[in-house]
Amino acid sequence: MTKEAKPLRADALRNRALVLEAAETVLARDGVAASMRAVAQQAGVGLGTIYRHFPTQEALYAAILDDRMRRLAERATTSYATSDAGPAFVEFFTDVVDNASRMKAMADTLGDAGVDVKAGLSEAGASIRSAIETLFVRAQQAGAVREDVGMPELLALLGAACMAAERNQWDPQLRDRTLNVIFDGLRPRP
Amino acid sequence: MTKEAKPLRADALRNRALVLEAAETVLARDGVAASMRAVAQQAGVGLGTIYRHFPTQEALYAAILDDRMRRLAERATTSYATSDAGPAFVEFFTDVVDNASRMKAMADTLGDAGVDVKAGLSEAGASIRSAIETLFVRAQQAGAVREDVGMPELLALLGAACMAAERNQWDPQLRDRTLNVIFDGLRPRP
Amino acid sequence: MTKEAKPLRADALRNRALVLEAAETVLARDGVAASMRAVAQQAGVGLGTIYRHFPTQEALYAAILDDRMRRLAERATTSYATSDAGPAFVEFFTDVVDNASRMKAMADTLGDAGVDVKAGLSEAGASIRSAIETLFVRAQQAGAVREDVGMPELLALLGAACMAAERNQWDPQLRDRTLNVIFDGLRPRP
Amino acid sequence: MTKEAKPLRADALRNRALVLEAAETVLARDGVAASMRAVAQQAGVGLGTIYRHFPTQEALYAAILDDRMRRLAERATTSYATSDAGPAFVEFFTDVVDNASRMKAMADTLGDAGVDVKAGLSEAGASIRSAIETLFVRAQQAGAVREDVGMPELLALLGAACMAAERNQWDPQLRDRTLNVIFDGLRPRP
DNA sequence: TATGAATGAGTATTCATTCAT
DNA sequence: GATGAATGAATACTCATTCAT
Repeated sequence: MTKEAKPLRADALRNRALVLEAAETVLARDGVAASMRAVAQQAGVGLGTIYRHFPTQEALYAAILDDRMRRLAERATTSYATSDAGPAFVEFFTDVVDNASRMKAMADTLGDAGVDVKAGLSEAGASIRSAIETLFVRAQQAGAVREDVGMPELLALLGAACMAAERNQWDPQLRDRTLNVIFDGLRPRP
Repeated sequence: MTKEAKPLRADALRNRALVLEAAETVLARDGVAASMRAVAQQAGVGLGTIYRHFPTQEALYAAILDDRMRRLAERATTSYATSDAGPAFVEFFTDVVDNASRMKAMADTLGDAGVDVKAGLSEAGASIRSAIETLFVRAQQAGAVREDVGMPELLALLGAACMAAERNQWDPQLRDRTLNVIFDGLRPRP
Repeated sequence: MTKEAKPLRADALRNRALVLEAAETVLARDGVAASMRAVAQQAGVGLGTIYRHFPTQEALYAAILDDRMRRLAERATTSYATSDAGPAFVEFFTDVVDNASRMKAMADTLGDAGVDVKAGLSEAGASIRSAIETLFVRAQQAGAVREDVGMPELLALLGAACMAAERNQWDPQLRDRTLNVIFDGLRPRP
Repeated sequence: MTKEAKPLRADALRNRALVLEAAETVLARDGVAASMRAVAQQAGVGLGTIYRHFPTQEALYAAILDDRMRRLAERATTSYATSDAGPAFVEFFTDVVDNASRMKAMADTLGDAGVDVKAGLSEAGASIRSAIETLFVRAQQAGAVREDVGMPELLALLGAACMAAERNQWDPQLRDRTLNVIFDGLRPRP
């Protein structure tokens, strides 16, 4: 349980992290034009080192997605602590969108790269999906969200807001006004 | 009126249209991986023919965008005829998003290529913007849309939905369920 | 004798000349990058018209060479009138070099284009060659030029001087000082 | 001294040399029609290998020019050792022209490409110019060359001979017969 | 007859991936 | 393990030439 199949050496583990971080940076900077060589330079490692950790470019991109999902899931889980389910859900949703511009070009660039986003989701995505779902269902049970809205729509709305916020650089006011429309749409009809 | 700048031969005009259509198809199929050769094959013309009509790949993509904008603006204008302002607005909004889902990766590619998408849009874009505003205001006046929602939020929502639909390839059912939440959010509260 | 095999119509003849002139201009301007399309535009005729008169690009280039040869031959023949053979030869040689910069990029560009210069010479080149030879031999017979120098060297020297004069823009003083070395080298040793 | 900027692996260095040599061969064979692919095949390396060493075709050609200049300068300097100044000068002049005849179309291509050939030459070119001047002045002091001929004419003659030799592919015999005329012209008159 | 639209082979260049050092 | 040199398939684009209008 505590022992992994591959107890990577400390430096190897560090290199893996270096590459992942570099890849995010390069992806954000260069978009679809990002190249493995650029990632290697940004990470300060050799090209071969990347391939030691990620067999293909697609695997590297999938790992980035996985990494992001993991962080998102953590954030969601943390929100469980909040007592009131409705505000917890709204807060998490807003939080994610607000931070979207830091998660530069995520699904955006990854989608372009031909990565099967849905496949990527199935791994770490399962956990984040369930974390979000927990928040969502709790909000529904608390009567803060309509019962006839499902996870697919929710994720679609969340993704849409994130992409647009990042790409079009929504200012806080526009973000709030826009999300309010969505939250209103999610609220139960009297 | 009778004197055009370039009266363009009938077959040339036909080929231009063929190429545009083929490019849309290939772009939808291959995303950023779309190649000029693939477009030529899809169109059933030689590579050179594409370059006769569009000097660069970027120019071809910009032409598609322009074409689509033009058609969208036409559709918006046509919607004016619909007697009921509310449904006209909903129908048009849906139409635009539906359209976007087939524009996979195009705006991205253009963005990466350094093309100022907004600049490209400014021509046809100005007309489509005003067409949207007309539909929107009419819907508000008809009591189908809340008065406290402005064009900025509307465009943010439309943009977000378009991006997500395009990137994540929303199927018609997901699109409808998602847009329904937004439309509900836009509806006046009792 | 007076009746040619192809009594070209007046306009066709004019087009042929237009194309030739345009080709010289374009060749001088664009060097190896010269294209048939550019020639057509410069001439103000359609692409097809060029191909009506010259079956291939090489044929066009050969025609230019031919044209220039013809003009050179005329110039040489005119020099026959000069009474003194030695000065006539020197004058012609200098004259040709002096005017080389007007015959922009001749063998230079043509050579690049893959035209077989020697083949081109065999047609109209024969006449110019004989005209130059006449001047040369007369100068040798008059004792103004060494007997042990042949036409090949002479043409090599003439060509070299022309190319260098044109490319490096020899000023009159440099031209004279340089040609004087050559003329000295051609003079009989005492 | 012991610390180089790029210690370049042994095989990489070998490939660089292979490519340079192959490029010279192909350039001599195909002139402007030379292609990067042909160079790769001639060198027996992959296309990418050429681009690893020379970022563009132009850079490759410039490297050849530089390489040749360097070797020429060396040869000139080596000629100093020759006891007899006159023959040393003649030998070097011939050597340069001989070399030029194998440079078919290169300077041209460079010129067309917008490269300032003189600028490219300025590095290695400065040294070769001074090497030539040394040989020339020594020959004059030894009484093998006229005192009233200056460097400008000398360079003009050398340049002219190089261009013509390169363009018209002088064979060794023609080269010798032509240069003999020039050498005679440079010899002091009794 | 003149035109220029169409063609496609050919060119330089990039970049994911492999493998010798 | 790490490195970066080598590879070559793939891409955008050009241009001589043909042929329908």
